[in-house]
Amino acid sequence: MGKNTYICAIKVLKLILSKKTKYAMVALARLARDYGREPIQIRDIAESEKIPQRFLENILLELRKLGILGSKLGKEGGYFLLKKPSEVSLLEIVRHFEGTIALMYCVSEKAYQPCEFCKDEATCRIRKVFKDVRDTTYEILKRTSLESLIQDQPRS
Amino acid sequence: MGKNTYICAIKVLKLILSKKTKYAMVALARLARDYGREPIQIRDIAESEKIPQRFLENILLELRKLGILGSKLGKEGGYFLLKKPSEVSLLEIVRHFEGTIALMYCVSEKAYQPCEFCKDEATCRIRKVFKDVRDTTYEILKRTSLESLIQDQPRS
DNA sequence: ACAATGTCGACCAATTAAGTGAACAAATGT
DNA sequence: ACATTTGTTCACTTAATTGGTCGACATTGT
Repeated sequence: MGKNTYICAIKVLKLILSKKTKYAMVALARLARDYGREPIQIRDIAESEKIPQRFLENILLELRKLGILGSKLGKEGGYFLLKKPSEVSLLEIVRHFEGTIALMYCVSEKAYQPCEFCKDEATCRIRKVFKDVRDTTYEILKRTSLESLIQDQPRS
Repeated sequence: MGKNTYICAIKVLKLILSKKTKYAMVALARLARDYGREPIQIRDIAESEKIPQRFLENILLELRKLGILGSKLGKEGGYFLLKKPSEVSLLEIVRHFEGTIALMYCVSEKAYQPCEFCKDEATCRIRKVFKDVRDTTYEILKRTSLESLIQDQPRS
């Protein structure tokens, strides 16, 4: 068997969002659905959304440090949304967990680095294409809030 | 020093295109500029576009197997575009080297996999957002050909 | 024959993704 | 005071990918 032999294996693709980002979005949608109520425990979210609990702990912790979630220790403790669901956009979630939404550093706002190829970024055609892609992605994610994720969704 | 100590290190971000994809686009733009002429040698491209030569060999080989490039062995050999620059879109390049342009498997055409979370993909709100992102990315990359990359560009 | 060129397969180092585990800290009910 | 529940932190693991490099081989023109 060669080293590149795959048996029913799934190739992980680079552009695909990490599971961390997806878990974060799913967990936040759940917390948005219960916005204004009692804190929800990690175990609850892990079970109902099918997210590995220990992994989810890390993710919720990051979201708390980001200022999106609050937590309460002890019995009846748990996590809850600090901001209103309409005030949390997918843009900030994806950007935090992926670092940037751009496909090239030279069109990133958050992780900009000068291009290694082109002499002049202002006229570079490749850059212009991926700037367009970034800008439309930005607009779509910016206008999508947690609230718009939970409209007309069943309670669970 | 802890294991996670970074000194002036650059974090590699997942959504960023791989260097392979970028090198492929740059090399193809170069070959498009010289479309209809003699084959161009790997070394030439590597030097003028500043791409590691051994790495570029792999990339050009892949593009040949894809049917975009042709090659000629022996003295005066090299690579050349098989298709017209206007007939090669960035979409097929990115898709080949990244596997897909989608950010989630459930909205990918080339690498579709059912969603692990939602009960109904047709109504899933998260999916809808990333389907929008994919579709606009698709349109932009589809309409961008090698020809549009080299218009008004200096010869070297 | 020989030199220039592409072809192919194997190999490598560094990094990341996706978790797991264990010990600790804080709040609460009794 | 104490046990229990819950969150917090840091270190660790395993498998895979990225970004190359290397050496031998095949083909072509002169």
